[in-house]
Amino acid sequence: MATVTRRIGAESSATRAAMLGAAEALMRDEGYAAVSTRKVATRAGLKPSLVHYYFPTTDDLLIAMFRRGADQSDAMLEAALSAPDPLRALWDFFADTSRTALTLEFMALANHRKTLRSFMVEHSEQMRERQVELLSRLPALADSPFADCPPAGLSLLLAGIGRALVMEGGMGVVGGHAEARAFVEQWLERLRG
Amino acid sequence: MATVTRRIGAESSATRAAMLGAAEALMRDEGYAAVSTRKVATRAGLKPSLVHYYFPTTDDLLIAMFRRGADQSDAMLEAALSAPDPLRALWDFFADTSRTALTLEFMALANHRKTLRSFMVEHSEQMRERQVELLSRLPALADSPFADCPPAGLSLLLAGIGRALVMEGGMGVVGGHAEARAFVEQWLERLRG
Amino acid sequence: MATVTRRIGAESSATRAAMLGAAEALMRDEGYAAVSTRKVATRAGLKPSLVHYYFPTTDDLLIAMFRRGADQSDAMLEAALSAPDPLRALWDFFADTSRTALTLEFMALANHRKTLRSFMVEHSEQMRERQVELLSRLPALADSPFADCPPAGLSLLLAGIGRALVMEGGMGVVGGHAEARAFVEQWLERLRG
Amino acid sequence: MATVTRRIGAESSATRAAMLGAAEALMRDEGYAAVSTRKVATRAGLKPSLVHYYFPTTDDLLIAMFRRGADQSDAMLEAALSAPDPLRALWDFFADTSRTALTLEFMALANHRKTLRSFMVEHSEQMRERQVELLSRLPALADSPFADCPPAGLSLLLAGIGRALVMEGGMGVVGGHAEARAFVEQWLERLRG
DNA sequence: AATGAATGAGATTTCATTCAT
DNA sequence: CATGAATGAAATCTCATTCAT
Repeated sequence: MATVTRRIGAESSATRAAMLGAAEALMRDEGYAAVSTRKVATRAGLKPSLVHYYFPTTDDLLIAMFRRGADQSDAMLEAALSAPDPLRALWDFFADTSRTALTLEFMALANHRKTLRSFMVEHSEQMRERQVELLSRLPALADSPFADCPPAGLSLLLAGIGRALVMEGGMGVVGGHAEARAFVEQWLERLRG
Repeated sequence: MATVTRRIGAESSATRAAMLGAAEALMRDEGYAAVSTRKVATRAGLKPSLVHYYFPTTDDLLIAMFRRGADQSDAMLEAALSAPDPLRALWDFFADTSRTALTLEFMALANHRKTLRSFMVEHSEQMRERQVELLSRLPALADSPFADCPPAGLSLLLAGIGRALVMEGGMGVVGGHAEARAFVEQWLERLRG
Repeated sequence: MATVTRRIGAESSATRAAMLGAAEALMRDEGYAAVSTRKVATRAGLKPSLVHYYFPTTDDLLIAMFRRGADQSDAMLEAALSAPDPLRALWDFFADTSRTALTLEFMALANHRKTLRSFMVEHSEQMRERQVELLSRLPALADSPFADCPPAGLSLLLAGIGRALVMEGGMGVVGGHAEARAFVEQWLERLRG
Repeated sequence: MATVTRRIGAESSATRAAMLGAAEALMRDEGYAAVSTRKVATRAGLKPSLVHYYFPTTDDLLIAMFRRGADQSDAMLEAALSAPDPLRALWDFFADTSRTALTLEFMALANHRKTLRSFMVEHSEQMRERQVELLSRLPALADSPFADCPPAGLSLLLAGIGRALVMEGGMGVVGGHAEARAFVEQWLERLRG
């Protein structure tokens, strides 16, 4: 720890954290296209030049943002793995509004930011594998209609349904939401180990 | 309906169609932030001023783009309603790759384009209602594990799963895809009828 | 003439001419690196945006500058061809301070502006050919010590000596200038046809 | 001479040499405008701050670069003075490609770097004087058509012709080059002492 | 119905320089 | 010796929009 080489904008820097926080808030509130040097600086109460000092290119900033979010997701997933009711914890993870809105923005961004896309794909695959571990440990699934679906497929189903609820909900679409949510809750209850 | 205001640049104009086509290609290839007066004009081989002539503001252009896509989706959905196997037709609609990249961009856009968002919400709700009609007509569902889930909820589930397959697939994520797809296919087969 | 398609920033535009004039003055006074949107606009009393309207990229501006200068050079060379004493006219052309300072800047620029370089090479070759025509018509050369040197070589010698006088003179170097100039003048006198 | 002020970053420093080398490579490859603190540091694998430590201002760096190049030129010229065929050695010096790209950049730079310009003028005058010494020792010149031209003038002629060959050659201009070169070679041969 | 001209704003990036340690 | 942090300025380019014709 003492001999770590200090790089520009060390992870520990409070300034750096402020920028990432501001960038995240901007992306959440106004969409990915709003993450610009100027706006990030203004929101963080800093000078635009300083943002470029820490993140020379916009790609650098976006990748750092993604990494920070990915770390948070990883931590939540790890917590779910050792939770008393892992399936519910996983579902809560998928249905979490705060992270999923950002995920959507990053997915839209991935279309035209190659470096970012490769990070995202790699992380998605890793998360899916971790979810497979979680789902494989649930004996109750064997007696359910989902017995036919391997854990990896189940992970995708839950992710898709959760994302749909969050994305549509964020926009203001309500039709079918209560019903879908109740249906999932019902199965979570039945499958509780 | 009879009092429709005549707008500049009639819907039938070939020039107008060329612009919308160019804008759609741009959004698909480079993301929503690339849909600008200049780029649309360049891509369509027209002058930037002409784009403003047809679409005074960027919002006007985006709304027209959304409307055109929505009309296509509506047509596909209507076709599904009278298809021999409506459930499969609905699923094919959800799993269709051609529209999904654009849908994602529009969802990201909706974050900071209020007028666009209201159009999108309204259209989503209308589509869900039409899907409810479709799903309500399927007696086979009563014997399935989805009997507990009202049609509106089922519509959301299928939409979410389909979107997840297309969105992740478009990025290059593959884990769990074959499994999830097989699981859905299996149920489509069982519920045919 | 009447049916010429008007392009952005038609050659006839006074605004365009003002920009090119300002850019030329800047390059002469402060070097090629001083030719920037802002400085050109300020010097011409116009807005920076307008410069980009006429010359979308800096390369476009530099190429237009070069073309204008090349046209002037061409005209001067044509005049020399029909001058009473063509050799002296050619030498005056080479020793002309106003053009040669710019030529130097463009040569330095050519190092890292590929498109510009190809224009310059092509133009240089054309000018040399025209000078060969001029020099081939001088019978007096046959009796001189330069009889051994073909016209193309002579063109290069004169160009190099003229450029050296102008370049060094512009910087403030004086050693050998009077002597070299006198030597050339002496031969011009002797070779006068 | 005995009271030379000790400056930061001794001339002998390897770090300093690395910076000057990087700066020279940059100027050669991308033009004088590319010689910036950052780029020099990056190219030398050092931190930008360190460049400022050694060369407080950009002028300091450019002057050091010029001095280093001037020292090399001086050494070449001294070698020519004691060469078996001094005239040919002088010509080889003028026609040497390695230094000329940089010379051109420095000449363009001199336009707006006053301190640099005075260094360059002083050095040019010194070099010309040294060349005069060399040329004064050649008795063969007396029988040539260049007898009328004092050594200082001859120095300028040769310098200009050599520079023209190198500069144009570097750009890709070829017309007249073989002819001019052959003509000079012929005279070098005739005047060989 | 169409277009050229003009403009203010802002995005991205690079820069030289200063300062504290 | 050496470096990280910070900053104001400027360069390049793109944009939406307005206006006059």
